[in-house]
Amino acid sequence: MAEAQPSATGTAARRAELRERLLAAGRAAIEAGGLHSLKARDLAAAVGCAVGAIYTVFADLDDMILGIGAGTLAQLERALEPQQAPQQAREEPVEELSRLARGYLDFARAHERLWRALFEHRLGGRAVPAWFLEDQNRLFTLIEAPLARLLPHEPAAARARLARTLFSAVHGVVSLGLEEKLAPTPAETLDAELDRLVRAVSAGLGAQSPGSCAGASSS
Amino acid sequence: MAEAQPSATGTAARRAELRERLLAAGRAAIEAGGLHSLKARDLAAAVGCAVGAIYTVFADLDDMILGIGAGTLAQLERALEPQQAPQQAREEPVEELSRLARGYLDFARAHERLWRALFEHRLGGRAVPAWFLEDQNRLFTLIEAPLARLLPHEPAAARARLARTLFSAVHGVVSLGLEEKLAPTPAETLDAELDRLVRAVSAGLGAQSPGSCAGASSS
DNA sequence: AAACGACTTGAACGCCGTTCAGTCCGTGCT
DNA sequence: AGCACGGACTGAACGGCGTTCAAGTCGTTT
Repeated sequence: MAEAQPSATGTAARRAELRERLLAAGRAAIEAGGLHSLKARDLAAAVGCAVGAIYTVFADLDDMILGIGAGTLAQLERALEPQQAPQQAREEPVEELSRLARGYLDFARAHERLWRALFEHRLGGRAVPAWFLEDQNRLFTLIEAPLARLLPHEPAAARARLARTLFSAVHGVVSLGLEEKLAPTPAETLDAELDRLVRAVSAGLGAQSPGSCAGASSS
Repeated sequence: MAEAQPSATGTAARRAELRERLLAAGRAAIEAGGLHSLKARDLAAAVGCAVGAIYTVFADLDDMILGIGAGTLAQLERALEPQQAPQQAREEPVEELSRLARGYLDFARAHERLWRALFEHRLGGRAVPAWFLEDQNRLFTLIEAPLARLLPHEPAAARARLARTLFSAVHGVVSLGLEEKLAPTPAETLDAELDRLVRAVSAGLGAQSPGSCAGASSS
């Protein structure tokens, strides 16, 4: 049982390091040319190993793409989380929702190909790993917090559904807005449209719930 | 000049018929197994021609996918258009927007793989054909009509942008709602969430524009 | 020193989209 | 009628892909 050795040159450690280097090379490949330019031979050449070595740390390339996606999700979460120091944001839930949407748009712009790979990737029949779903749910939780303040009388389950719906709507606007297949939207226009949508939904949701009449006037 | 002959067995007519049969076979392949199961050899076998014949009517498979997409867009347009007989829908723009969103969801459900192929397909650097963009714009026009009644004081250009944004939002909810990568939403829940979103946005937009206070109360 | 087993390798396999030299056949001229 | 021509069609072949696995390598144990 030599595995107790925490030495840096253990067999398991070498595999872990190879895994990380492959993930980095894969991220670089996707950033450079999109998901479809992820090639096993290129990866092997980039990290200086044999093609077969890839399959000692990943079941196949799909598995590797999932691993890259996990990293992207973590990065996205970090980009959306931190802004909790100034407590003024806590006052207006709408402002926080708007900030989250804007953060999502900025992230997608900054890492478009990596971000797109999260959704382009179709897994062929296999079930999604549980940890991947959990990573997604953490994102929805970020939305649920301001939503809870916006709709305090809403049941928690309904709010969870609503958080997903809201995310999906924002994702749609960002996804098609950055798409080149539709005539592409100018940057500031997209910013404004996304913000308008978020504020409209927020106002509309507030009006739906109790008798309140969308009290938060703009500016 | 034998081309003036409208005979059914002209050379050009044969090519046109081959094109149609290939498109039909391609649609069938996508419906059976998704975009990635569109194989040149399978197509050739299905229509009983040589693989090379495919490239006499399409530049490559991407070109063919674009052709299939055109058919899907036309089908989608037909599915969303017709409901103009009863004039009661003309009264409430919100109801028409809701109907359009629901129609989009139903279409996506009924032809999920064909519909997904519209967006999954990345064209490698080539520009989108103009007719494809026009087909898309016709869809947005369907949204602009009720929007014009909902926001009569909005400039036309802003309404056009808004129509795109609205479509994108609905598309996002449908796309991620039907996705299996997120824990899939039950059918009725998705129906309800989409409807809730559309009504919330409509109410919120109405509240943004003039001083009106989302007058259309539900039920 | 010898034998073993775990790890790594890269040539080979099957499948893919795409091409193009060769073949075939409808057509128009003599 | 015979003939030569040119475009339409064929399918074997090409380069490239993800994935596999017999063979080789090397550290460890006996």
